[in-house]
Amino acid sequence: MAEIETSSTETAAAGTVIGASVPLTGVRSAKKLATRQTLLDAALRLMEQQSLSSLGLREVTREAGIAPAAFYRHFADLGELGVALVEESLGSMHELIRDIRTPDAETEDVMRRTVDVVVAHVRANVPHFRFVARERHGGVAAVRAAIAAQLDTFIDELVEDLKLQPESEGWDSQELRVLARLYVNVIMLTVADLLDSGLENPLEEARIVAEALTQLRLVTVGRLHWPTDRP
Amino acid sequence: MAEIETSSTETAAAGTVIGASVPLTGVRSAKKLATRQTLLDAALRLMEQQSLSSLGLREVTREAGIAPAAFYRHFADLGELGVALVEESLGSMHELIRDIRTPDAETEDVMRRTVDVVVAHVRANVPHFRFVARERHGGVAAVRAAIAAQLDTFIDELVEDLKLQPESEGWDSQELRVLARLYVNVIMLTVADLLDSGLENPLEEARIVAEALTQLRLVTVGRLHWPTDRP
DNA sequence: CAAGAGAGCGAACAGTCGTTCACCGAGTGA
DNA sequence: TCACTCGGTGAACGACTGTTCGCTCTCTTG
Repeated sequence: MAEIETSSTETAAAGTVIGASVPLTGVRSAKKLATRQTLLDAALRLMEQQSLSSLGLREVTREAGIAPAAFYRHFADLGELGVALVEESLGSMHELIRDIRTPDAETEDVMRRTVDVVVAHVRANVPHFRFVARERHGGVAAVRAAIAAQLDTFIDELVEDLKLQPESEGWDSQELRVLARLYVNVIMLTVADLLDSGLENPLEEARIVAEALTQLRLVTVGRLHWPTDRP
Repeated sequence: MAEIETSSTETAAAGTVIGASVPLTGVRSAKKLATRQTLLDAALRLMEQQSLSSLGLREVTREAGIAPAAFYRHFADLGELGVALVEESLGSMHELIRDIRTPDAETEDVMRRTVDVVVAHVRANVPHFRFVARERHGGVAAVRAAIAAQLDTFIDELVEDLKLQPESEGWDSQELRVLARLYVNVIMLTVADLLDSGLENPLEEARIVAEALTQLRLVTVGRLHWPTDRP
């Protein structure tokens, strides 16, 4: 349910990807999308223990059960595959979070539900998020840029939400962006913490989730008591 | 002045490093430490554009002007070299920050000075901090653990400081740790932001520094207005 | 001063790598 | 039905990888 759909046309049609050419119907292109997905899955599986830049093209095709030369029918290089994985990993979260943001809810409830949804989504897609956490500051510039762009979109959406709240009186868009970036960063760091020490240890998971909520509340309390009467 | 001293005995004597054997004096071991340092510098230079796990042993020795076989006189593998680099990068910051923490200063002043010192230290040691930012969630487990241990030490020190403040009444050590982790994470993310979009663009740098200060203040205000009258 | 220790070297090892090429055969459109 | 498009194949390419070995030559120790 919360799992990332791995063969959506949305993913395939995104950006200037080499594969996923014009025709969207037919057995031909369906097969192509399938092997493209096989490559993405194989890469993701291998990256549970290593990073994108240490991945080999042959390694990926071997894991996928495909000839090395066939790789080039889908991606120009591994960096391009990485960008596609970013889309697949973070693209699916937008609608997911959009459902949470009921406009008249208490901030406390929104935070709690956001954390719950994110944790569930991470649990259902561990390799995807491990990839994002690892490559956010990783060695491949194109992938870093793609992740930053996705996070910026999340921040934009959060800013729009915050603007609608009465507590935002006296805050301009720039200040709200600073606040939103802090929220998003807290959540991303929580995800990273969960991934490398939390998921199979229920006690640790509870601790990490509780810590995330406390930190989000800390920021929220700071926001509510922010001195808006500045010159 | 703020530059990381690259040939201190402290670094060499740390941990169970293969190189840096027992004798601390003599021309012999001095030469050894020098080439060890050459290896560390070469690796750091190469990692400005790539990550540790994509680094090759021969690549490093070539950059250092040393035969590949000589590498093993100093490190068992590149992961061990990475751990040594973590020590060199973050070990030097402890004393640096210790100087800031004058016990009777205003929180606002402490934050401002901390940010200034960190930014200056980052500017003076760009490759070191790029390495830390990249490998904090990178693909080499030993390096990740070493960085986490160093950050934990920073958090410990910060908790001790916070304990001494009158504003911490009603906070137990666990809660203070949550707060301290948030502070440290904000600073680490600021460092990462500076590194990949700030350092050569003065306007961006100013924006990032200002954002960091705002976020730190946000957390501090939240701390001051935290509801301590919980059951 | 002689014997030993050890840092660094050069060569060789068996693999793996990314990329290219001509070619096959199944799905496609007239 | 027939020509054609195109995803996938297998072989081959030169280059590069981590690791080992015995050797040299300098510093260290008795």
